[in-house]
Formats: sequence, C-alpha cells, structure tokens
Amino acid sequence: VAAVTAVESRSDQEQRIHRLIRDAGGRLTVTARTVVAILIDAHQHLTAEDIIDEAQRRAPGIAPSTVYRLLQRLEELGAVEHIHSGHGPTFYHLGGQGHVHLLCGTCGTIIDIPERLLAPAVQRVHRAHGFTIDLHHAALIGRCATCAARSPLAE
Amino acid sequence: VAAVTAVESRSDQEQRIHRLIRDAGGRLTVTARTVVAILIDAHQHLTAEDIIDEAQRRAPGIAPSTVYRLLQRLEELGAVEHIHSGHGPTFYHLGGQGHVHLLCGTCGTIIDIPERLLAPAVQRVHRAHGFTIDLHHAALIGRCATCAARSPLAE
DNA sequence: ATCGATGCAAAGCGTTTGCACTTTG
DNA sequence: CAAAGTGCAAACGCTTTGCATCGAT
Repeated sequence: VAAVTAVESRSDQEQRIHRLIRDAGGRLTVTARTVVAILIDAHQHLTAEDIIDEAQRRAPGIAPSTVYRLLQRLEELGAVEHIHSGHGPTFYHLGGQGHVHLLCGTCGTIIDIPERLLAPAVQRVHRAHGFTIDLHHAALIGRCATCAARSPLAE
Repeated sequence: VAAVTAVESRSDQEQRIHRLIRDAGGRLTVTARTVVAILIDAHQHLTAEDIIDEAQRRAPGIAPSTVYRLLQRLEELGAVEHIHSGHGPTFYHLGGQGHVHLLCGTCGTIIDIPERLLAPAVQRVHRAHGFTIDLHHAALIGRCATCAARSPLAE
C-alpha cells in the first residue's frame, strides 16, 4: 500500500458523478454529461453563463434553463456547490474540498484558500455568539494584492 | 470633562447627515428627510423594500426608484452602507461602526458582532495571500444558535 | 411505454435608467 | 429660475417556471 488515492482521476470523478445521478433516479442525458464534463474540466469557478456558453459550444441547442435546472440537481446531490458574490452572478464549482473563496471586488478574480486560516476565527465566533459561520456559501469580498498595489484607494 | 460623546444623539446624527447632503450640493427634499429619519429610527438592517414601504407610509407618493437613488447617494457620502446576503435582497444601514454581519440562512436574522473577533484571521490571510478581506461589504452566512438548536441538520 | 428531462417563451425578483415634470435653494 | 430631485414606466440582469414535447431506460 504505497500511494493512496490522494486525488481522484478525471474519469473516476466523472463516473462517480454519473452514478450519483443514476442512483437518484436521474438519466444521463447529453446535457447532463456535457455539464458534468465542463465542471470537471474547469479548474476554476464558473458562472452559469460560462457553463451555458461552453455547453452550447460543445452541444448546440442546450437551453439556459436546462443548465440551471441541472446545476440545481447536481447541488442537491452534493456534487456541486455555488458561491455568492456580492452584486454579480453566482459561481459554480465541483464541491467538497472545503475551500474559502476570496473575491476581489476590483478585478473579479477569485482566490481559493484553505479553510484552516479562518478556522480559529470561526470557532471564536461560535463560542462567543453560538453562530456557526459557513464560509463555503458566500465569497469573502475584498481586494487582491495586485489591485491593492495598482491603486491604493478604496472601492 | 466627564462623559464624552460616546454615542451621537438622534438629532445630532440627523443634522450631521443633513449637512453632509447640503455640503455635497444636495437638497433636503421631503424624501431625503424621510429616508434619513427611517434609517436613524431603525436600529436594525433594512431592505430597500422595508425602507420604501415605511417611506410611503410616512409620506405617500414616494417612488421606489427615488429611494434607491437616495440610498446610492447616501452611500457615496459615506452615511450609509449596504451588505449583501446570498440570494436575498441587499440590506442597508447607517454606516461607520465597523460591524461584521452574521446572517442566519435559516431564519434570516442578522447578528452584528465587533470586527475584533475576526481581525486576526483577516490579518493572517493578508500576510499569507496579500488579500485584504472587507468584512463589511458582505454578510457572513451561517446558522444562528436558535436555529441550530431547533434542528441539527444542515442547510 | 413510462417517467424524467428538455426547449422555448414568459414571468419573476430586485434594481436601474430615461425622460418630462416638480421642488428646492 | 437654474439645478437637483422626482414619479412613472420601461428596461435590466440573473434566474425560475409552465407547458408541451422529446428521449433515456
């Protein structure tokens, strides 16, 4: 027993999600396969619009509403998560790793950081107020290093 | 010199904001006075809809668009801040005290906590990633003590 | 053949905008 | 009376929904 499954292979991931859909009584339609593939291929956070555009490129005729419905279902199955970003659109990504998302309000870049950095603060808030902060569900808004360097002024 | 101006009186606050508007070349219209009064009276966070409803109650005929424009202007003047809340509408409140907002995703309650509790984490992220988190601009979403007690299940 | 999934178009929500008119200073 | 502010209604961006049809199992 040497190297363990540290990272799931692309096709393992794809098969796992396909099974997830099937086991829930769902059907592996062209759209479902396409959207799942897009999400796996993208190692970034995509807006619904990104996904819709790419899906239409790969399989013309796919409707926006279908993609939205699919994303919803994938989210119920626990395969996908979404994060809110202030005014703008919602971002979607494959779920589970427990990242915290930092969204630069100036340039729109999203940075992923490990939850660990914020865990003590979350615990402190929990102890003091009984409130359990869920850092996955909404991006933390602020300013990235590049934008801060470019212009030192505020938002 | 005994008790200092720890808290600004209601009319001080009102006059300060009125002056802010006047100094910027603005005019003290009925709507402006009304909305400012509503914001001062409310010791909670209001949605635009809350403010619009109350404004129309106090001075019938006020249009939603006017309230939105006013809130924008007050924000540019630094008198008002808004916070995003996941899917839902934006909340408005008088600005400046540096609170962090915890929004319960289950019951919608907003809890204010001092920034201090989260400051170390913000600094740690800054040192590690150069990213400056702005905790005022978006609520932290999670689960309040009451809702967590009521049903231990997830979102 | 059954039931889930789809495309389309319309509606939804919260918010913004264009424009002619009213108010304020 | 000039400039700032207003109401109205229409448009906006993102997302959801109703419904008849299609297609996977």
